[in-house]
Amino acid sequence: MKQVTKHVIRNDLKRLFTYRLCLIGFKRKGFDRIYSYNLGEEAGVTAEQVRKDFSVFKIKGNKKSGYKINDLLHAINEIFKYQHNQHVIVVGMGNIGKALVQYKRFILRKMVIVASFDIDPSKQSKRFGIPVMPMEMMGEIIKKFHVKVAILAVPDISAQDTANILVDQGITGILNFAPVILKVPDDIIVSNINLCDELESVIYYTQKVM
Amino acid sequence: MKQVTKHVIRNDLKRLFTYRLCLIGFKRKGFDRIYSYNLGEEAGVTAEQVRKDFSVFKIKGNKKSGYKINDLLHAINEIFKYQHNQHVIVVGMGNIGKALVQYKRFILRKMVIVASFDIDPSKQSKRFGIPVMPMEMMGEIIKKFHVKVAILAVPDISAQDTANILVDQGITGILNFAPVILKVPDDIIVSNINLCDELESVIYYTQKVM
DNA sequence: AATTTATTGTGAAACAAGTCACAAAACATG
DNA sequence: CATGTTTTGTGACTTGTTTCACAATAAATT
Ligand SMILES: NC(=O)c1ccc[n+]([C@@H]2O[C@H](COP(=O)([O-])OP(=O)(O)OC[C@H]3O[C@@H](n4cnc5c(N)ncnc54)[C@H](O)[C@@H]3O)[C@@H](O)[C@H]2O)c1
Ligand SMILES: NC(=O)c1ccc[n+]([C@@H]2O[C@H](COP(=O)([O-])OP(=O)(O)OC[C@H]3O[C@@H](n4cnc5c(N)ncnc54)[C@H](O)[C@@H]3O)[C@@H](O)[C@H]2O)c1
Repeated sequence: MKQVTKHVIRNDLKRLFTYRLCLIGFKRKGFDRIYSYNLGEEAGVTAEQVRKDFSVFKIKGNKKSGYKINDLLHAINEIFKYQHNQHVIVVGMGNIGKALVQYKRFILRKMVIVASFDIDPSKQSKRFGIPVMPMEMMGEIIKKFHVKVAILAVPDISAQDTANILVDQGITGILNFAPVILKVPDDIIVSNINLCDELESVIYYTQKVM
Repeated sequence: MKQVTKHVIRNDLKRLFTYRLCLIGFKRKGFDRIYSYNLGEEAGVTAEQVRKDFSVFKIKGNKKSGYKINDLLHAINEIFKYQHNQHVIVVGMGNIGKALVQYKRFILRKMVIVASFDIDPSKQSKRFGIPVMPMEMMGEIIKKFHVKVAILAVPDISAQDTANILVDQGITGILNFAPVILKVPDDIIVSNINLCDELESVIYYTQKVM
C-alpha cells in the first residue's frame, strides 16, 4: 500500500486536451486548416512545442500548408478512443457530487455517469437524472456496467474509508475531490482536485510580482 | 492581449500545499516532530525532494532530530501569510457556483467569498449564505472589498465576455471552470480547472499499463 | 520548370527539475 | 569527552522538458 501522488495528468497529455479545445473553437469559426503557430498562440504555448507534441504522438502535418483540423481532431480522439463510453460512478451526493452528475459535458466527451451513491438515505430518494443508491448496491453496479473509475466526493473524514471500499470493489481510478492524500495500492490511479490549493495559488500569484 | 496558459500552480508550491495537508494529519495523530522521509512517504515524494523544497523556501530543520511540525506549518503559512483573508467573488451561480459558495474549507483557509453574481434575476433572489447580485453591482463590491480574485463559473459560451468584464473591473486573478482558453492581458493570472480533462486522463491511465 | 517562400519535423542545445552522495551538525552512548 | 549514529542541507550529477536551428519539402510565383 503506497499512495500515488506523482502528477497523474502528464503535461503533454494536458496540452493535447487544450489543443483539442482550441481546434474545436477554430473549426466553429470556419477554419479548415491550421499552422502550428496559430494553434500555439491560441493554446498559450510555442509553435515548436505544438509540433514536438504532435511529433511525439506521431501526428503528421503537411509542410507549407500546415495541419488539417479534422485530421488533428481525429488523431487526438484516436489516442483516447478505446476509452469512449466509459462508465463512471460518483460517491457522495452533496454539493459537489450533485453539480457533477448534472454536468452535461461529460456526456459530450463520452464519459457516462451511470449511478451515484450516498450513505444518507434521504439523498437516496432524490434523483438528478441518474439514480442515487445506497452504498450496498455499489458492487452490483460496478459489475453490471464494468465501472473502473469513480469520482470521490464524500467529506474529507470519510474519504480514505470510502476509497478503500472503492478499491475493494474493483475500481482502479479515482478522481478525488477531498483534500486528503489517499493511501491506495500502487496500481490504482488517483487524481486529486484540490480547489482550495488552486484558489490559494491564484491569490499567491496575484500578490507576487513575477 | 495574450492568454496565460503556463501552468499557474508551480510544482514546488503544489507540494508545499501537500506537505501542509500531511503535516496537519501527523499533528492530529499526535506527532510533534517529523523527518523528511516520513513526510515524503506520506506526500508521495522522495525525502530529498522534501528537503530540497524546504531548502528553496529557506525552511530549516534540525540535523538528527528532523523538523518540528509546528515550525513547518508556521513557515508554510508564512509563505502565504500576506494573502490571508483575501476576498473573492463568484460569477455564475449555477450548479458549480452554488457548490463553491457553500464550501466551508475556503474559510478555514482564510479565503472569503464576499459576494456572487448572476445575470439571471431568479438566481439573484436566492441566498446561499452570501448575496447573489446582479452583474451591475460588481464594480461596487470589488471596490468595497478590494477584491482581486474571481471564480468564473458561467457557461462556456459566456466565459470570455465575462472574463473581459472581470478584467475591466480590476480583477487580476481568475479561477476558471469553463472549458475555454481565456484571452486576457499578460498580467492577469488564470488558472483553469477542467474536470473533463481530469476525468478523461484518469480513464486514460486506468486503461494504459504503465 | 525553376525559383522563391513558408512551414513542418526533428536532432542538438539549453534549461529545468529531481536524485544522488556526502560533509556537517546534532544527539546518544559508553 | 570521544565515538558512533542519524538526519539535514546542498553541490554535483542525472534525467526530463522545452527551445533552437535548420534541412526537408510542399505550395506559390515567375
Ligand atoms: N462543495 C465544494 O464546492 C467542494 C469543493 C472542493 C472540494 N470539496 C470536497 O468534496 C467533498 C464533498 O464536499 P461537499 O461540499 O459536496 O460536501 P457535502 O457535505 O455537501 O456532501 C457530502 C455527501 O457525502 C455523503 N457521505 C458522507 N459520508 C459518506 C460515506 N462514508 N459514504 C458515502 N457517502 C457519504 C453525505 O451524505 C453527503 O451527501 C469534501 O471532501 C470537500 O472537501 C467540495
Ligand atoms: N456542473 C459542473 O459540475 C461543472 C463541472 C466543471 C465545469 N463546469 C463549467 O462551469 C461552468 C458553469 O457550469 P454549471 O454546471 O454551473 O452551469 P449552469 O448552467 O448550472 O450555471 C451557469 C450560471 O451562470 C449564469 N450565467 C449565464 N450567463 C451569464 C453571464 N453572462 N454572466 C453571469 N452569469 C451568467 C446562469 O444564470 C447560471 O446560473 C460551465 O462553463 C461548465 O462547463 C461545470
